[in-house]
Amino acid sequence: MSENEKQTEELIFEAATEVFQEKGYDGARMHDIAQKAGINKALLHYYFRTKDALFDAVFQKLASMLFSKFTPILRPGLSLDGKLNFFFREHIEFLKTYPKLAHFLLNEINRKPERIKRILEKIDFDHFFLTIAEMHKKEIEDYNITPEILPQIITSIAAISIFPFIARPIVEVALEKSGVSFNEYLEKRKEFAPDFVIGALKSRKKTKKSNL
Amino acid sequence: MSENEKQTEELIFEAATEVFQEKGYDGARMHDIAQKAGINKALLHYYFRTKDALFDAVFQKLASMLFSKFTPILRPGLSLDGKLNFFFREHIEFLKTYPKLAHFLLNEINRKPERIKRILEKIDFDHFFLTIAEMHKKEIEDYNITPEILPQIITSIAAISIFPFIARPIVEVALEKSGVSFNEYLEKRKEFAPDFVIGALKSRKKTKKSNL
DNA sequence: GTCTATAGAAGGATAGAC
DNA sequence: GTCTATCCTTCTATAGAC
Repeated sequence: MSENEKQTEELIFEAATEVFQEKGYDGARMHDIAQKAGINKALLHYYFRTKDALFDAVFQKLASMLFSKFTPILRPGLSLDGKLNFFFREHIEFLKTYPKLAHFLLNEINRKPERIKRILEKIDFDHFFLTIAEMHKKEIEDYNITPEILPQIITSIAAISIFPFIARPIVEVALEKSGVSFNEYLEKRKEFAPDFVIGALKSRKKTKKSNL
Repeated sequence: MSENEKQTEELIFEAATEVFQEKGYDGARMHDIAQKAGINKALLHYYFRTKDALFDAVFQKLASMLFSKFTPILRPGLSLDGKLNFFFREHIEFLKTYPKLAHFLLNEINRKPERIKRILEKIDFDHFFLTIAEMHKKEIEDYNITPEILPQIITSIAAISIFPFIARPIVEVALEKSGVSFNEYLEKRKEFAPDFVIGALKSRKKTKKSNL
């Protein structure tokens, strides 16, 4: 396990990360990965026995990268408002750095849904939700956030953050008319998104009261 | 062009539609399509010269199916509130009928972004937006919906409707804990989503006023 | 129009030299 | 550890009989 070996393995892994994100498992070619890494195909198999094994390594790494981005939200001392602002800012910025990541992961998860379990096992959803709930008892009551409605809200938040990156080519066409660049759109979104969600939540308060 | 030929072509097209949606272009096999259609590979090439040609036909069809679902919203006589309720109900119901459609289209659009242009050409976005704007001048002013913010809102609406179908395996894992089925979640979403969006929009009104 | 057989190319994987 | 050469399977596509 020399310095050099470490370097080559790293090189292959990075090349594979790019190619798999770009083309997906089915579209990726071992040849392309080798070329991008500046070595030849045989070496790929020397370090990672098969295409599957190489892919698994990449997928595992990228998945934990994305999901780990959700945990810092648990930091105490932030209001719900503050948490949402923090989340959208960080999450959108993160996805800007890895623009193909979300699409790649969702795609591969759909191709092999079993895969998701291995990943999600690592993440303690229960603990995550309970901590959030504990921290924001007041808002949950005020905004009438029932256990039934909670998944609706959470998936909406994720959707608002992630969707632009998955539908980027369409969004870009839509933006063309108004002369706004995709990047400007994203920067704007960092503040639009939390305001949008908070507005939606606050309106539940009124709706609830008017029901009584 | 006998009855029979028409039938076979139709048969192939339907089989291809299923397989391409399931596996994507790269993952789809002509062999599988032939088998599903109950014929053999040679016939595929007799009707549709190449895999590419067959794929294009399927893609074109599916894309216009999805996008055409947006236009009935232009029907006059509905309030903005009514439009949003109508849209989410119809759109989610439509995606329930074709659960792999959105994922398939977004995936292939990302693989070949040029493709989107051929499709979007057919759709007169300008006319669409202008008609909406004309119909709801009052709300646009009341809610302070600037040209800059409009794409933010529209992409959020699309995101809330489409995302669950793209991220279905993840959503299902998240729902497991609460014992809610994906279908129940979707039914609930038909009313949650428009309320959520309308709440968010209405809150812009207040924010604006408090800024003055 | 439909089939069987097969060509021809591409891609994953291994053998073996250095 | 890295390379060249090559095997073997898979897949698209075509030829040709019926």
